Amino acid sequence: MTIPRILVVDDDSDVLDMLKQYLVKNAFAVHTASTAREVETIVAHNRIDLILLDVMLGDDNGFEICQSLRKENSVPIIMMSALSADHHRMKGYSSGADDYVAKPFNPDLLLARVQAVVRRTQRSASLSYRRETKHYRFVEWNFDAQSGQLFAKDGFEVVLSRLEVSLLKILLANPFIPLTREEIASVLSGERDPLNTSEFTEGRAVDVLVGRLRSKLEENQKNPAIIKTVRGTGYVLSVEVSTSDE
Amino acid sequence: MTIPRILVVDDDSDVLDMLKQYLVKNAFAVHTASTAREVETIVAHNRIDLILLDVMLGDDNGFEICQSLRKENSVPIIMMSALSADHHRMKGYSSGADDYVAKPFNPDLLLARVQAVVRRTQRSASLSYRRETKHYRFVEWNFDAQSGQLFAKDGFEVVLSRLEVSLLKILLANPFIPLTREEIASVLSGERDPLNTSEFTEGRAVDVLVGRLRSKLEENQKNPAIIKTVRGTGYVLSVEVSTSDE
DNA sequence: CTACTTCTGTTACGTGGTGTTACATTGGCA
DNA sequence: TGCCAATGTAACACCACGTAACAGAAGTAG
Repeated sequence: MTIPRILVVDDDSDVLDMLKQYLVKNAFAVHTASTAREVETIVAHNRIDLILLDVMLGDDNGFEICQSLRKENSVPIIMMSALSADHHRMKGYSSGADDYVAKPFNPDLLLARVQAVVRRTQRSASLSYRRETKHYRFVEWNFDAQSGQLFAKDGFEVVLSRLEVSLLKILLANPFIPLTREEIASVLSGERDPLNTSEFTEGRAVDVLVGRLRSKLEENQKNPAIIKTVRGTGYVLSVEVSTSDE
Repeated sequence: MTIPRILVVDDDSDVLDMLKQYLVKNAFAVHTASTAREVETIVAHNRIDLILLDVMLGDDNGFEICQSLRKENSVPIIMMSALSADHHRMKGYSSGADDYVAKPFNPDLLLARVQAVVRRTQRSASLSYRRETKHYRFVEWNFDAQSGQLFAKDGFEVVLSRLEVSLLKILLANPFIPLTREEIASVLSGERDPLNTSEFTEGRAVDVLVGRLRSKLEENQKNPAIIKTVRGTGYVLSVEVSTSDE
């Protein structure tokens, strides 16, 4: 399950801190920035799900930032501004914002709007809240996530290693959603050692792991390519999955 | 790009008419409804891109309509209401609305929000991975967009690369409509990396890609020139296409 | 403790997809 | 016809990815 990543852009550090704390408390991952340049670098190097953008940014003009982001990027943007007149709102929308919130705002209302936008963009992902389900059924397989065993219908069976189980669970929890190597790596390294989420994202461990899992899945069946590669990004599970609690 | 279809739900016929005229004037296709039942039937039988939903619907409760639509459907919903207090807004968002507009509203502002939502959903729709495998039938080919395989009637078969698949899908989605290199490039670069829609419209990548796709299409068949060049503009697919889901 | 097995990260190499470049070809227009 | 811009395309280079092989780490039995 992926935590929504939000970039908050404001040059009032009080508002910035308040928003950050508030959002983090509500289970978002938050980056902050206060200049146009920072925004660009962060957006270029991170996967951001939503940008909260203050229009009044010192020298930089929020509308222009919004427009230039729109040219290159499809990240949803919610504009925040002290300017609440209709023509300001319209300028916000026309420069590419997905929503426009006037300051001062009710934080709970802002949260509701944030969630509406995130929900919209991740609607297909909204099914992926992690359940404590132990059994998955996909294609020809029956997967017991606890023992790490895979049973094929014809009685053939495969045993997966711990990391292979984790990987398969991540994929099964997010069918049809491309996962980056970083996402996979962070979850895996988190499972390995909850406190040390260090990088093992450098090397090609994920690739190798995916390869191993693939070969096990395809060992018996002539399974179609269940795990697909998304070039430049990562991997997707492209199978309908049904989970069953017992 | 297709014309956005909007369903306006209100039981005040004056507002309904006004909105309808106003939206149609701005290049939307508009359905109207004033009861929950009408909404259901229209949504069930039409492709609707956005619903404008008044909360106060005689007997029917707009919030409930919104929630039940949400269960079955992912159509974006903008709520309209005379209730402008924050807790009403939040109720709207939490029942699944994508936006909430208080009456009386500035029609131009509403239009801006409508466009923002449509823009957002079209964006994510074009980026989201489709669950259904689409099969296209055109000329002698049968095209499985998911596996990237093309099957000719005589059993001959070709495998397309990912970008070739994307290109073909774009063309198939817009038969007889000349597409500029920029249009093609923007879609392709979006599919490449949903978050990094950088320009790769500079060079002649599109030309080369079209060439490669052409050669694959013509490899077996003496297919007529399916992809035609529009000099000074771009390319057109000049074939009637039928799509079939399964 | 040691010996053995299994797991997992790294390295290195092969392969294929994709953008660029350079040159050939075509089409339009004077 | 001759010129020029637009397009077709072969060849090249690069980079992402698959994967075999190796080695260290972690576990297990004795």
